[in-house]
Amino acid sequence: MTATPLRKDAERNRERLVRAAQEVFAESGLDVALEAVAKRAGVSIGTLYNRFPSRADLVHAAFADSVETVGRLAEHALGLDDPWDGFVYFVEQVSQLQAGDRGYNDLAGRGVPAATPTEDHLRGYDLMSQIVARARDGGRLRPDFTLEDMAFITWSITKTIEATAATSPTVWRRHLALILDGLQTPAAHPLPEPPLSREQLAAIYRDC
Amino acid sequence: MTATPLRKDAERNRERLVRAAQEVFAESGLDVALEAVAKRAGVSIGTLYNRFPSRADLVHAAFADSVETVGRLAEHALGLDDPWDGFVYFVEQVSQLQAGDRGYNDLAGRGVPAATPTEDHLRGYDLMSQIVARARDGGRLRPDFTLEDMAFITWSITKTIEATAATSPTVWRRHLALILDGLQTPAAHPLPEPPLSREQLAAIYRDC
DNA sequence: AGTTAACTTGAGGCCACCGTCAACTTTGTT
DNA sequence: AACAAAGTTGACGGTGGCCTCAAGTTAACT
Repeated sequence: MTATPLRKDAERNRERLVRAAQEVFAESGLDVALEAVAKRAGVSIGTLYNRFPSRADLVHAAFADSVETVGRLAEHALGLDDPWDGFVYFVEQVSQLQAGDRGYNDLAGRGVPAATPTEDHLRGYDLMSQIVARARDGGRLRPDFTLEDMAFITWSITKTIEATAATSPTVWRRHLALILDGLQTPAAHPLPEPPLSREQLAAIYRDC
Repeated sequence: MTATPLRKDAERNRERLVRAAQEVFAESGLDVALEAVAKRAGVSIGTLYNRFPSRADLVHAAFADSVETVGRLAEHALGLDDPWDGFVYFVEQVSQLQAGDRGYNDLAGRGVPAATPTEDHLRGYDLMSQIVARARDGGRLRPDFTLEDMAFITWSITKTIEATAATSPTVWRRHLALILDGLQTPAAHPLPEPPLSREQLAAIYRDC
């Protein structure tokens, strides 16, 4: 399973590339020219392609940390006493992550270009399920809200951050507050459409 | 003010181009290659640039109808007895417009590339002001909701439509229902951030 | 110190879109 | 019918990003 270990210089270049990618993606989003990443890493474009044959591979490596961070946030959320507070905490923290990293914001809005879901992703999925279920059972999150509906929140915040980051880097908090007010049981009116199925959502994130 | 009238053949080509642009933008969004529009119009790329020196000019011409439609929707909304119903009607109808036209959806999310606001736009702005103010005064729309907050709704729906159009072309209605539940007075909790100012919002839409 | 396999390099071919312009065609006017 | 002005055409040069690969360099093992 594990491939041959990299030569020392190759390993060093790999690390440089990942760090450069993190910086450049954070500043300019997921669609930057890969030349920019290579340049920042002080390495030729050929080396980049050597190490990361596709853009998705690089994205994947660059955001491993973020994925792990989200996992920790989710665990912390589940550790909070109040289920609703946990839910709000999680959504707020992830949004803040998006607000601070244009690349991660893109990622949240589109999914990884061609990802085979990793173990970490599946764990994240599972934890989110729990956060939603617990908040719903606690009674404050409306009973008709599903895990798949979380995508609506993500997309909303993604787009608002995209639009307002330059002008007003904190208004997304106002938007989020408006959203959260619609998710509480006392606010709920019957919904006109069924939620996305798990498969539909997977398909959406699969097709970039 | 009015420029020299176009020659007969030029006028005919202009119309073909506008219709072609409407179709192509609707199918493929605002970023299609302009060659595609010229081809659909049965006209050379040179002619397109002749008539519409910048992409923004073409977009502008292609969506004049839609802008007018929105105006009529707004007036109809104001004609409804219940202020809240009027507000909901307007938001739903505009969303439906977005759902049916990828180009208009893009436009709603970004604004016209480099638009000098036209008379129609200003009128639309004014009517929307009234719709919001009336719904707020009617008591059902939360009192802290401003005209500028409408952008949050637009951005949310824009992104959801973008993501789900291929998979589930009507789920946006579910998302919208969740949003609307957060906008009603009984649901309101204090908001953590002030709204965007009119100038900030203008700046956002100006910079494409 | 020598050998080889691993790694790096960057120029160069490819592609897709942009926007221009000199040569040609059409309109409509006298 | 002849002419000037208006309009059309599409090949062309420019830009920018993608990805490759033959030639050169370096690590690591004997």
